[in-house]
Amino acid sequence: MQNHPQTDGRPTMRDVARVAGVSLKTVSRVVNHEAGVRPEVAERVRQAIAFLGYVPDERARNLRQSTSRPSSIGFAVSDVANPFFSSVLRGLEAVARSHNCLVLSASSDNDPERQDQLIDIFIQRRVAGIVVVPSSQHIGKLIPSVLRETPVVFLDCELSEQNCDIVRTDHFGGMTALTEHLISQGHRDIAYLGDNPSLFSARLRLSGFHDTMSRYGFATKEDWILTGSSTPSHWQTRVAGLLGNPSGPTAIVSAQNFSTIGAVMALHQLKLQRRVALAGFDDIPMGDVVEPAITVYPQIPLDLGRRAGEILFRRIAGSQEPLLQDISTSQLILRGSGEIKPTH
Amino acid sequence: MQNHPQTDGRPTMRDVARVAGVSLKTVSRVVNHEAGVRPEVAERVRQAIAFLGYVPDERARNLRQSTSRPSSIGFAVSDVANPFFSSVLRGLEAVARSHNCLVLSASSDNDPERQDQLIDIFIQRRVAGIVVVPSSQHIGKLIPSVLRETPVVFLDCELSEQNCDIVRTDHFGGMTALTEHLISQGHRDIAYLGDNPSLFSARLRLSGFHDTMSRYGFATKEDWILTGSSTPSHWQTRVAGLLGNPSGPTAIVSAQNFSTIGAVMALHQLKLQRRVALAGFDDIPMGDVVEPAITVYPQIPLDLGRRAGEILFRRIAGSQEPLLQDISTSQLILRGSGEIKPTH
DNA sequence: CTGAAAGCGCTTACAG
DNA sequence: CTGAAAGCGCTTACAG
Repeated sequence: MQNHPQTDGRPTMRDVARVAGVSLKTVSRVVNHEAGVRPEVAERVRQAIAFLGYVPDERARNLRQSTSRPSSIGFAVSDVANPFFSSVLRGLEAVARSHNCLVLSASSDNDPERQDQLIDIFIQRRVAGIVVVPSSQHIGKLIPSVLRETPVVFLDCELSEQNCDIVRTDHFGGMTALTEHLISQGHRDIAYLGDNPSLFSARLRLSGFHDTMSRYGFATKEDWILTGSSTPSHWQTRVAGLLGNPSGPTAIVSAQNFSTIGAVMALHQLKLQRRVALAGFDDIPMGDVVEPAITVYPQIPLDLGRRAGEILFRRIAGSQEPLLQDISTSQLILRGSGEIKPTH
Repeated sequence: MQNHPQTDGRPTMRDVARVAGVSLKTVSRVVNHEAGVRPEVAERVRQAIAFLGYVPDERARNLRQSTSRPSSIGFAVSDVANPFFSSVLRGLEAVARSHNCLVLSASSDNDPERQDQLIDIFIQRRVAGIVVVPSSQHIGKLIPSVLRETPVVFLDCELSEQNCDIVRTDHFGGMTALTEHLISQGHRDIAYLGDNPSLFSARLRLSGFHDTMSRYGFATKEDWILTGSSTPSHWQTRVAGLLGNPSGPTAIVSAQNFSTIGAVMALHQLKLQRRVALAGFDDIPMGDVVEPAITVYPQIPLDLGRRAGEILFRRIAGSQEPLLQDISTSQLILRGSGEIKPTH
């Protein structure tokens, strides 16, 4: 094929110029809608483009005009298949799109080495910016000497001494709202189910609980603070044990997904689902379908992704605003399980 | 900063060459681990690289060696936040990673125009290949004159006259398995809930049902074939209506998610969850937690993504094997709801 | 309104 | 073992 000298068969701007009988620069003008091309000439160029099926090569374009507009951003996360993170990605995508950017998404499986590798790969590709949900506080390559001018936004991690913007859920405030809600329904004997406090988010949620209880002058029993189980059925067993005691709690506040599901299972198992109140941090699948439906403080991952994207693109555009710690809040969804009144 | 002449502050290979006192080509050799550099020289280059914090520019690299290895693939889908599709993405990512590729993911919201735009953008970036879940059979830009040598794999769509590889779930076989299972439990009065038959997958599932029933010589009543509702609660109403009749079906086969959830709700509402059998196509959230747990034929989106990635990279590598229609099958998960025996 | 030259940061193909 | 030249497909900065 004489018209397509390239190995991959695609015509170049040079081919278009030849067919249209103009210079490279004129083709470039037409492609970029620059003014100052005689209409007839422009038309001739457009015809040549259509005839050859020419599509400009963004890579080449970007190489020369690297200072100008961004084209890709990177998103490094433990697992995009996790619905929470895929919603974050969707929010990011939406913002990227409004800047004519695409998102390179990559999962690290919480492997710090893979995370470092991903950051390197992103830098090699000269992404305009990076959003990262760091694996267990691992900083690794996320340092100024590697990043240089490439902006990074951290998602849902602890504010460290790093100089970076952070977007996260309001763990403390959300748990405060949940606890206050149960208290407002008359409860004071409240059990707490949560993640292992090695996670900063788990610590923030737990302190939201402690703080609220003590602010109201209620005691928190150590036996009623359960942490660290990892499957719904394990949670079910522990919660059933807790509720088996007649002087058990009148309400349960659950700080995460799996413990909420386990609590639902335990309550149904003991037929206590209409006697013991339950309120959970983070919505659960079918949370509005079970009986009674579950009162929750939802996280809004789409919003987290959008916020992260917005600050990222402001940095890309050169914003020198002070480092941001952007906290996404939401509203309790009252569905029934959290509005059960205490029975003893 | 004299060492960093670029606007974005990153040193180039030229800078490294200058600092190390060697030629461009020698730096290139060290960076690419090519043989034939004296160890001391190589060491000097490495020091310069470390000193300057040099990171090679993949874009430039790719421009010259465009014929060689791929660097990105594109994934166009209606919504990456949909857990089904985010799992597909994860499977794709895994395959891409083994080829040192990254995935550009983009959502189209089922907007045919946006899908066309995405294909254009992918082509402009010269992705090595594209995986697309087409919006309602929209072909648009997915045509040879635009695609040229860029391979495309379609996900979960009808085999059209297009020359393309397709990977999809075994809709017909899955529904056949579900129906046969209910029949094997003694049912013959089986109701069917499904998507609108405008979707090819809905048609395939429905014909799996019809085909199986007639193969066993059982009638399918038109009144028991419900299609087209879009929310669980709408399904709940319709299923409750169906079951209100004493001569109703003894079993329900549900062809999709929302109808399965609606059926669960209706069965619980009427306290029939242990009397009427239920089996569903596609797993549902909490499907193993409700009572009784739901028997399903699961789809395995991670597997779909992996298969799509595998054929895509074979095409990228130049495979001329015949067009593939790759059908991902799975096994029934018997959890209880589908093993209820008929009561009349 | 149009174009020739130089350059983006690398690699390829060659020469020494 | 090492390097000078040309080129990837575009844009930038000028000149006419």
